[in-house]
Amino acid sequence: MEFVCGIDEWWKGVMEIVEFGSKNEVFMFVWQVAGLKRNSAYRSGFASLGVWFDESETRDDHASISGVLRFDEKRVLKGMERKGALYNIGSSIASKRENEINQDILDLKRSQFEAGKIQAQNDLSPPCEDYLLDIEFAESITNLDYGSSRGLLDPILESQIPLSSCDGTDTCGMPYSSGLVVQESQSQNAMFGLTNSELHDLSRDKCESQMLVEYNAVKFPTAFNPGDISNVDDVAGFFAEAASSEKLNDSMIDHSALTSNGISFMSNATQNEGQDVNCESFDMHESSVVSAPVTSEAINTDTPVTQKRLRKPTRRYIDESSDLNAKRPKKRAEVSTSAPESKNKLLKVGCQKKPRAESMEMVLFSEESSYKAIQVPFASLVNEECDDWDASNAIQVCKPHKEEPHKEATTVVNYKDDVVAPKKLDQDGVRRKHHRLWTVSEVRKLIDGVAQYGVGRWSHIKKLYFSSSVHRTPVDLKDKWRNLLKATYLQKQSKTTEKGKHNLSWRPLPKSVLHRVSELANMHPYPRNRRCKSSRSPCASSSPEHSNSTNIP
DNA sequence: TTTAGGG
DNA sequence: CCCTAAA
Repeated sequence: MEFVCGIDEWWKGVMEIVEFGSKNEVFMFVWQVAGLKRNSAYRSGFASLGVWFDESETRDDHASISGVLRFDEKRVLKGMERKGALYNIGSSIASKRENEINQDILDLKRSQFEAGKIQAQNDLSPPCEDYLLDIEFAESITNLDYGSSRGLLDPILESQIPLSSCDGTDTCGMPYSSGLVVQESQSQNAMFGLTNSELHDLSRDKCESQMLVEYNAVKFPTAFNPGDISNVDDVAGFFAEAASSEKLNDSMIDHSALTSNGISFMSNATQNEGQDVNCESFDMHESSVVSAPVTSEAINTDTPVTQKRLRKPTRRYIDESSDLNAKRPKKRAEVSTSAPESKNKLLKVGCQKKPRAESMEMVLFSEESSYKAIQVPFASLVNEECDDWDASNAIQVCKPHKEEPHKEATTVVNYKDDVVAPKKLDQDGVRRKHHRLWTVSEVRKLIDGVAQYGVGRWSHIKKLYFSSSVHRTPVDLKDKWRNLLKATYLQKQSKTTEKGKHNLSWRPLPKSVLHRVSELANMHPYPRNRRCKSSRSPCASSSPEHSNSTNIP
């Protein structure tokens, strides 16, 4: 989270985050930031599903807030205009003329969004604070099968999309044909030969279904401040407010559907049957962009983009991200814990339900991992019902909700294999839980939990500190704690004994961590000697005599 | 259901 | 991580 906090220009943040992980996360994130930041207007920037709704602060007041609404109306056209320099931010992308204004037109054909919905979950995620605490959103995203989402959001780091037929005329291939067009032009929009404002008019007058938002060197006022989150805990209200305040019809927004913590987007392209439809091809990163090829062919053929998109996540990534699929510790066997296999045709990702607290997970691998350029399928959040869903054309992310085990049966997750680790099958053919290494941050959380609740209250710790980590069960916490104690013990031993040094087979943990464990071990003797369960950290004082390493197995 | 512990 | 007894 700190990640974003320190960023003044939100797109800059995007860049960096993208580089950090996946564009998808970024977008979602930006969206959040925007939403949270601005609780009364979309002014600063609004991005979702790769469609940006931005308004220049300089143009501000009247601007296209309507765009947002129209988006919900499933009509989107977006134009962006910004300083070229911005393209350079945070990446290896080279030259972008600093003072030139680039226009990016995002054109989403209406038809492609006909099925698009902006929906909110009724049962959503945790308060925003949770996002901050457990930034594991990516986990939820990776749950997607993004075979269908190719071109939906091209990871920013991906290489440039062929400009193909974009010759500055309206033959660019797709104004309204499919997907999105991000196009660069100087003072004019090459695609239409119109100025941006003209485009705007055009979009309004003639292409009512579309929206164009002008974008101009918007700066996100200040660093993202978590404190702002509290100001906007109701996204629905946020939307509604904007809608009404702008005197726009609320026709497109299903206010009732909007809930406090999330919005689901579903894009369902109807034109390219059975194809990966690029609802959006969004490339902010490449220096000059571009008209994103909109035809599915364009995307599918030999563009590095495609290849990348199809590539499976790395093993490690899978490890970290498979939570989403993981449900109940014991039942989750069927739903693979592996990352989505890029099965092209399998576009539907089941709607998995998860407890609220786990629904909006963000993972910013900030500590133990560096997942540069790892792509995450863009998540279009979709409601749990997954109804009216054209699996062949859309990607779908179901924002999980309440856990309903039986739903799992209907989950269409069809991950071909567990790339990650062939899981052993026991006699019953039940797969073992995938082994997940504990990250340092997880360990820290565990330690914090123990510090707060004391040893033995694993469920509480789980709820408080691992609410977003589906794969960590209270039992896991317990086991881990046990192992930590062991580790500290062994560490001490290795300090004193030479022999111990040879036993350093465990993963290195920061000394600080081990030290804390050690302290807590003293404060909270391992359950064996534990007494009072009900009070907080009861044993610290009640049975200090146990406080020594002897508790360690 | 949750914990503690053994494997 | 799994399994299970015990609470």
